Amino acid sequence: MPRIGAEPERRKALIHAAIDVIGEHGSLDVPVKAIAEQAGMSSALAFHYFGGKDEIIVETMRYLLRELSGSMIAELQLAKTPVERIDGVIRASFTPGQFDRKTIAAWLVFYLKAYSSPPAARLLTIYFRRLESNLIDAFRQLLPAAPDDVSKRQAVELAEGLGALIDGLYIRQALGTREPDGQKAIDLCRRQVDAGLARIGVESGLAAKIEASSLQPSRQGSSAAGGVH
Amino acid sequence: MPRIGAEPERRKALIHAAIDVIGEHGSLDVPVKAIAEQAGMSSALAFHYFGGKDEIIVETMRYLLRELSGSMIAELQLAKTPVERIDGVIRASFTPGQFDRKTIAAWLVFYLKAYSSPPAARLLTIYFRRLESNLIDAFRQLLPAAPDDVSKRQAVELAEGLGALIDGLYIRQALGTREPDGQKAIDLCRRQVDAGLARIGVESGLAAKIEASSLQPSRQGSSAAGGVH
Amino acid sequence: MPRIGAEPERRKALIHAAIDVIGEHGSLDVPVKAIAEQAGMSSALAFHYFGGKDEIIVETMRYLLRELSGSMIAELQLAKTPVERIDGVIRASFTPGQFDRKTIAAWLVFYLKAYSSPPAARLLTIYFRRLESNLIDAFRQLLPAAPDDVSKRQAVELAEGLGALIDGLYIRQALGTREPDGQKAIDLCRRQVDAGLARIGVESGLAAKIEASSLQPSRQGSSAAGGVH
Amino acid sequence: MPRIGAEPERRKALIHAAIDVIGEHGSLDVPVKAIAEQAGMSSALAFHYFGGKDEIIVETMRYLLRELSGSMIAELQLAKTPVERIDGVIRASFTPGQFDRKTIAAWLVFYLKAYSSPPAARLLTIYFRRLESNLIDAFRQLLPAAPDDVSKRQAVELAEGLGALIDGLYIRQALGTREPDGQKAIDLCRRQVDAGLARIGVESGLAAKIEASSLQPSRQGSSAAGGVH
DNA sequence: AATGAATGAGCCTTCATTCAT
DNA sequence: AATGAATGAAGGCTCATTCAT
Repeated sequence: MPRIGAEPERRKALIHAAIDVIGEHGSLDVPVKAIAEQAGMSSALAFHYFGGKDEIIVETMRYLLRELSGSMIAELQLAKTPVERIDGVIRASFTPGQFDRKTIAAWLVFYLKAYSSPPAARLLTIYFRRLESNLIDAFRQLLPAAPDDVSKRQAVELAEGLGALIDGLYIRQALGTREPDGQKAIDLCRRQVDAGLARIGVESGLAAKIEASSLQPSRQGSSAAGGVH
Repeated sequence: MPRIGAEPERRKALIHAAIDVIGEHGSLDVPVKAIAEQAGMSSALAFHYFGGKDEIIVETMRYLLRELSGSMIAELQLAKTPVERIDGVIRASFTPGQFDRKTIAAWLVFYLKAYSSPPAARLLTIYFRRLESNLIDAFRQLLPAAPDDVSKRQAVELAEGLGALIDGLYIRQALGTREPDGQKAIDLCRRQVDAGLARIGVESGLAAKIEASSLQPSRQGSSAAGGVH
Repeated sequence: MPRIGAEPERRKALIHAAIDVIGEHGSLDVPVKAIAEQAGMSSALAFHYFGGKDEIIVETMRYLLRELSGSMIAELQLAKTPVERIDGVIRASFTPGQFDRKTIAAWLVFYLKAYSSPPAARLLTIYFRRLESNLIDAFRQLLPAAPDDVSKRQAVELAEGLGALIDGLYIRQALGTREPDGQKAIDLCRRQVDAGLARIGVESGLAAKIEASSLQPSRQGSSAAGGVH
Repeated sequence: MPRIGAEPERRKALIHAAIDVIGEHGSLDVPVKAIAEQAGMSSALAFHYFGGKDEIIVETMRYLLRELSGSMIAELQLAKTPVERIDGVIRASFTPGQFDRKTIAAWLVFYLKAYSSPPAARLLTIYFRRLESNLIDAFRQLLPAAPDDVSKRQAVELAEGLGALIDGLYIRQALGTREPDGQKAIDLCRRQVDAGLARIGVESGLAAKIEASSLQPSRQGSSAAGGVH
């Protein structure tokens, strides 16, 4: 059974197992043994590779952030206009791979971890700061001419609103037992952005995308992203 | 030391201590001893009054729901128009007493608890269902004439958007170390509702409230309510 | 509810409750609170009257010994012949009041307690020594003339055999769920004594009593003792 | 320190330690820690191997039953006549390995456990039923021709008498502090069986064995078996 | 007389972690 | 590389006992 040179796979397996088990249980209060078993190895080996439970958790967190960053970057690179960049952030947030029950629960768990763990807070802060500055920047380009501090404030408000909405859509999944519906979440975000921009006289054109997506079956993973591009 | 008739105070003290300690720690994985100490008693007494850790937690959850329900009901009773009802829900959500770091963290912890605990999920679901039906109802009265299913759908979308935004604003507090700013959150919600309604041709008049509140120092507890009424 | 001057009744109630609860549970590992509740009072009061759990237990033990001694003495006073004295011991051992499931279990529990508690051992030893000397004496009077040490040895053997048999019949009740049958136990003992004496050429006449008792319904408490006298 | 393949020895050590500690203390109310220490390991390891205190206790009980069964079967296989089978049961019951203070106390503790624990009761019942049917069968073969139900009843009575006597001899050990004398117990049983059989006209020949054993020093383990074979 | 209030001590159990193999 | 063996520390919970009322 012991394959040699398997360290990277072992680590990856453990991280995925950690997401599963933590997500399933809705807390970090999970035996390392449970994670190791889910990954098909002994807990001693998990310690061998990571050094401790904290490290497993931090690495898992890093992994989730990296994954989400990856989706985000990919979307942003394809985007040509500010609206497309905003829409990219929205779509990346609800990519099927990240928007399933267990992963969402793991996210929330890490969010909470940040309450009592400064390092965890730092990791999340860095990530969200980058995300937010991206959004602020995009919104700003869309706003009509105005004194700098005014348009800055408006852009921040819009970005904060969108960011909070995304987070809220994540947490809301905690209450349902069914698998979350990414497409519905995307549309909701688009609608809010569209409304927010319209309020200050900017036509986003996102309404068209919503309608396009509604014509498709709202099944995850297939149509959603595809139908949009 | 043993006073008589102490049970109610002791229970209340333990519940408040539980919110504190759980909120501080960002998880339910907290020694009962820590809660009891925070409440100024031995852990044995906590067990005496509650029977077990689970009961402490469930009662604490119930307490938070009751408190929030209370604020909500109070606001709704004062509201005369649909817009005021929506605004009441918003204001109640960010009432100073509930929107402080520890209470917020406790809320999120319970949200997560619902992931693995059906009873917890049930409690939350009941509460949120009631909240949402209130919002849906209010939005519906604001919508222009339209076939029933269309206006129903629109109202649901608006209610979901607002609900998610509120939750998102809660969770976002996890990242900052400063005390959350309820007024800012209220304004953000109002702005979104205003924009969302405007989008479908309804003028909410919430903008006026935002401006009114902005003129006041955004101190919690003083201006907020005052500026609104 | 608090009647005054009730100390003796309270103590008696606690002792009976202790027999019940200890017998029911088959061990001394029983909360004082359970005993007190069974006796209809708070555990604090039990401590007030007895000073501690150990005292409750010792007093309960003493009570059982006293009860059994009482039956024994009553039987022995009625006995005119050595055989009747032996038979009295047998009958007293299986008097309905002492030979019910809970009391038996309590007895065994105390027997075991003697393993680790010298005071308990002392109490039991005193009692059994007296019982045994009574039996030895009776047997000795029945034995035919023989050198002192021979007849002494034989009497001791017979007494030990009967004593062990009685104890064995007690413990055997532990396995059945039905209420123990005192009459059957009495007959078994009589039969053994009769056989043991016959072996050394003494006719006890106990066989007649066995037959007499067999003609009666072997119901506890009614016929058994009555039919014999 | 961790040797590999240690599980069987550890389990065995724990079971023996359990007999010791439970026997010493005369109750099941014994810290697992005490058992584990007696077995030379931490309590955590005891839990690791047995899963819980209950399992330790049940396994210990099973072990005692197995041991006693073993002695019994060995004796019965050597026996050629009914009298030898009866004597085998007697001798097996007082085999030195089983008839020492601690083991006896452990036995009684389990007897009591059966009072409140149906599974424990089941284990004991199965064992004793088998033992008794063996005795009944042997006695029956010794009885003179008689109507079936009469000889059946007589055999049952003799078997019950012997069974109860054995149990009684066990429990009587609780009162003395010295090590129990197996040979004396064996002789007492033999004498009773001999007398009981003689009563109904059957000569057992056990008297000869008693005398043979009396000539030997009544040391445990030496004479007993020797004088018999 | 009687009880609820209150706690320290102890037990069962789990778990992160280390180590020898 | 991989694991079973092993344990210290900690947490939930119970209970005997004391005390103020």
